[in-house]
Amino acid sequence: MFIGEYHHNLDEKGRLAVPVKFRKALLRGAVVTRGLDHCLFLYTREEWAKLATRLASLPIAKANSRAFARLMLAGAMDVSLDKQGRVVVPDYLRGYAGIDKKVVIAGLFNRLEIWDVTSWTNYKRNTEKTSDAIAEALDEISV
Amino acid sequence: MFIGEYHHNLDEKGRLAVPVKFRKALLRGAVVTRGLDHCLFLYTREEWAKLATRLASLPIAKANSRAFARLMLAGAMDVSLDKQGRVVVPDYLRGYAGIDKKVVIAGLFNRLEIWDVTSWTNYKRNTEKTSDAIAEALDEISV
DNA sequence: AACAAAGTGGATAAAAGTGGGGACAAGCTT
DNA sequence: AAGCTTGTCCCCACTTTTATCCACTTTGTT
Repeated sequence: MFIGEYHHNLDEKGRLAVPVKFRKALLRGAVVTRGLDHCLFLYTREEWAKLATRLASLPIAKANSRAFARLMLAGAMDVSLDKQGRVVVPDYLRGYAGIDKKVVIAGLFNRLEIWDVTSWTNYKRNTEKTSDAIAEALDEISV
Repeated sequence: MFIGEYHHNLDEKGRLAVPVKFRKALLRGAVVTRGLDHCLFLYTREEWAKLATRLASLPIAKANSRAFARLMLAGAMDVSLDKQGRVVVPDYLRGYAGIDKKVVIAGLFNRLEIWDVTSWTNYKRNTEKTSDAIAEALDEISV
């Protein structure tokens, strides 16, 4: 289970050190892809396989389905850890997420999220202000 | 499974280098054809056979079905990899997709898509704006 | 202070993509 | 039928990108 928030840096080659706690789970391979809210999602290979199958079964005739499949499937890239526990984040994904150097890696149960640190800060500022309202709207989540 | 986004160039002979990761799956032959949203679809021979059968069974009485079948069936062309792992994209398909030199090759599970880089950029700009709305609409996917 | 652990940076070797030359075959033209 | 043109395929050479390895810095801990 992935939880927590980590601040790391990409080097000039686009390499990103994965927090040690998460490495073991990703040894067998991982997939990065475009996520929602302009961050990146990183899944274990197993989790990704499940998701990809569902994406692939969307009706090809619907424009919205094609767009979403292109966002996530065509956005996805196999990555693996090097001996230092890093992954290479492809160019086009760095562009999508507005990532330059400073990033935040956040654990979200079955996936990691990779954010540009500025986007992350802004997003948090906006949601913390409205968190009570958000909670009200999510009344189906009975905690 | 085809995934990822690759930026490649056609040379003057219309040859396009297929990303290495995809070559093995295409060794036994491939089919390129007209796709939706003015890109090209590229299938393995096996996938194409399945698709062609489904296309052929569309109700001939419906104008939409006829148009769709003509788009994909009549547009299709057998291709194979040369020793450098390239395919030749036929002239009429380059015209259809507005392809000149710079193209994007996108993996979409059971097919590759070949886009002119400008069309791809425009398409993404349009869909990313609405991606959140799309995702909400597709909540049955439960990512 | 020494040590270990985690993260960061750079050099080198291998692989992938690109471009062009030339051989061969098929099809026209004269 | 000979010669020309066209297109296809293969080969070789070059450039750029990627992967791998090694070494350093920082942080926190004993």
